Amino acid sequence: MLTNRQLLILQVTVDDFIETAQPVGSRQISKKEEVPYSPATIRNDMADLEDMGFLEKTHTSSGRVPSQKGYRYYVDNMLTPQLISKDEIKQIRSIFEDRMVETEQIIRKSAKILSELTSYTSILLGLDVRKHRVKRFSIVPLTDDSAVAIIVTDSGHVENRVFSIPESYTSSDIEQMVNLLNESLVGVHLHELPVKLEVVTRTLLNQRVGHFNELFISLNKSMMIEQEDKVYYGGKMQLLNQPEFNDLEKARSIMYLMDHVSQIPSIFPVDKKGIQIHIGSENNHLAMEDCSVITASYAIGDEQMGSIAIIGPTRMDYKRVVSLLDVMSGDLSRELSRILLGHHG
Amino acid sequence: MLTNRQLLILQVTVDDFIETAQPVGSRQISKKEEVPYSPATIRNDMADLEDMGFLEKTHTSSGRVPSQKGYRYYVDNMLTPQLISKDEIKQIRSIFEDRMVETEQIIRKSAKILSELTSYTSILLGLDVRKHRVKRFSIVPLTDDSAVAIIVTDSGHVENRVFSIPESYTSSDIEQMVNLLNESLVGVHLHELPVKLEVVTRTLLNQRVGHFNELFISLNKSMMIEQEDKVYYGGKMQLLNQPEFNDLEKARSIMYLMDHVSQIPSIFPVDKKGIQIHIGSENNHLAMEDCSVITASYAIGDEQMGSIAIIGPTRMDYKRVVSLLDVMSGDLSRELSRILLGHHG
DNA sequence: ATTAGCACTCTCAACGAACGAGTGCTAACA
DNA sequence: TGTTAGCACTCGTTCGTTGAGAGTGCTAAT
Repeated sequence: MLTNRQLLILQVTVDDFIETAQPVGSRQISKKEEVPYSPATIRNDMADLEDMGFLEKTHTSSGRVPSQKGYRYYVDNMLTPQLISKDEIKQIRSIFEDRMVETEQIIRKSAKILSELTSYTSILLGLDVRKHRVKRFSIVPLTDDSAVAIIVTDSGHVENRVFSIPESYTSSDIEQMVNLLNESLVGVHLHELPVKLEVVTRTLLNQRVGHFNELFISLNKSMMIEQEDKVYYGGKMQLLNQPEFNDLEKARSIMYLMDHVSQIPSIFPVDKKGIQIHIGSENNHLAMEDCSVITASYAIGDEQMGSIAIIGPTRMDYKRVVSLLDVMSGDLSRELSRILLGHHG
Repeated sequence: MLTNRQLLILQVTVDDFIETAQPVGSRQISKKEEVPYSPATIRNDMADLEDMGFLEKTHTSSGRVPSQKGYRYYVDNMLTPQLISKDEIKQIRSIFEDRMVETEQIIRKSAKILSELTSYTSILLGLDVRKHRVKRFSIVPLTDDSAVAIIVTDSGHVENRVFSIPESYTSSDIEQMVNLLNESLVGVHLHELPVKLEVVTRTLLNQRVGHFNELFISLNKSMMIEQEDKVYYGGKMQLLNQPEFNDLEKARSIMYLMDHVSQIPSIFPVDKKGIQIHIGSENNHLAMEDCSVITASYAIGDEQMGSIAIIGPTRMDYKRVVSLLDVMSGDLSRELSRILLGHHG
């Protein structure tokens, strides 16, 4: 379909625009070493590329800019992985240096470093808690009428809730309750916990252990509270540094989106494996017209556990970001597996 | 010092500028009902107010704008508390509706609502964890060589760390260890925990319980990790909606500040009681020249536990923000006390 | 097939005039 | 004596104009 020269010109155009954020003209391209053609020749090919929809002009007599289709083609056919420098790898590895740390903290730190290395905004979707299984229940009384319920999952995650203890329950009652819970609920997925809790409550009532009724109801209530997806952003305001968001309106609408769309999955696909690139309107969101999102997933053991993504202008440095995400998701998977499953690398 | 009329004019000027963000002229003031003077009279007084340093002109023939000194005077002498509507009170109370919830979640939600009600950015300094005391230790084994250490504090806060278990420790070893910990560390302030842990380790070694040596060291390490102050922002990008930050450079430097100054206390005083107002350069930070920060503290029982603050342009609606913070800090104190201490309101 | 040359188009920055908002001052007024 | 009306003046803002510069498309030459 495209001649070799056209391919070359498209690639150089995209690369140059990614670097400079300025429309690129034929003269500018012809000056590059790897392009041995005169401006006129290049003009012809650029005109063709424009006809085919890969390039656009911002106005009749300006240089050209890659269209969304252009980026797509570039990403699908011309993406050569970029070497990540030792120094950068080192930075990434530094996340895991403090070995004894909460997974949440690791994820937070990853988001930060990722945004610093790319100078774009990063989004990390935390471990999907609901996939974890209950490992141990425990309850710690705080005052006469309140206590903390703690659930440790097999992945080392700890959920806790304060709940109120109806009057007239003694500490031995609570001990009994903890035993009951551990007997019947260990191994249950966190997302089915509310239902199972309900069932357990019922069952116990039928067995005339009715004494615990109120206590269970109170606990039940506190566990009902829905677990939102935990989303960590890194370098939200990095977007402000991109020239395409000098237009305050655009900046605002994206910031607004990030702050209010708790339904991030609508923006980027969590479930798919590997690296995904969504360009401009492929994100299905008006405010994201000028943004691209690159997503990678990480896994613990064999199970997909979360996603990491970079959001930047469509003119983002795809090569670099893809390579970085690749390294990062690999490291995250490996380290989280090591920490949580005790695998040794 | 100031005549009544000058007072009136200063007040009206500040109020008007807070509302419109436009320099206010004499004509505009004279049109207000509460000001029965002609533009000429007002001009004279405004010139005087300018001489005294309460007002400034942006250029020779524009209306006037309050100076920092002007705001200070306004805040010190003219601040009449504003009524918070029932609807808004309701919104604030809604934070505490789900009674069985983590304190962290309450604080997060508070930050969000506060920024929505004020349309400025809110900063909540979370409970100062280090002031809490250990209520209960527990350890849950995860794999052969890792476990979660859990500390519940008297305030219902739960800290947890994954740490590695050196080979050859059995689960009964761990049980013993938990007992030892609970015997010796309950009641200790969280901030002295690392030191005390060290001491306990030493003591045990002297008593030739050396068997636990490695285990303690591993646990120790995991507890060493420093606890940063937890800072929650609400509506960071609200600042972008303020006309004074149409200048992207300003917006950027403030955003940068918020993202990188983990040492927030340098910006606003955590320890002081009551409501504090810091205007412009009083914040001692270049990027905050055009911002004011209003701080209130909340307490659990009798102990200062954290702060809530609003950061907005110097041209912020002081009346409203002060009133809102007043309500909010009161409610927070009351509810947190209720939840954590079991006080009944 | 490629390139040089040239007329054409469009943006952008600079300049200046017209306009309007607001002031300071003076003189009139109660 | 305190207040107000009137008026000249200042400055920022807006809007059209103009000239320079960058880049194109097309045609003719290589």
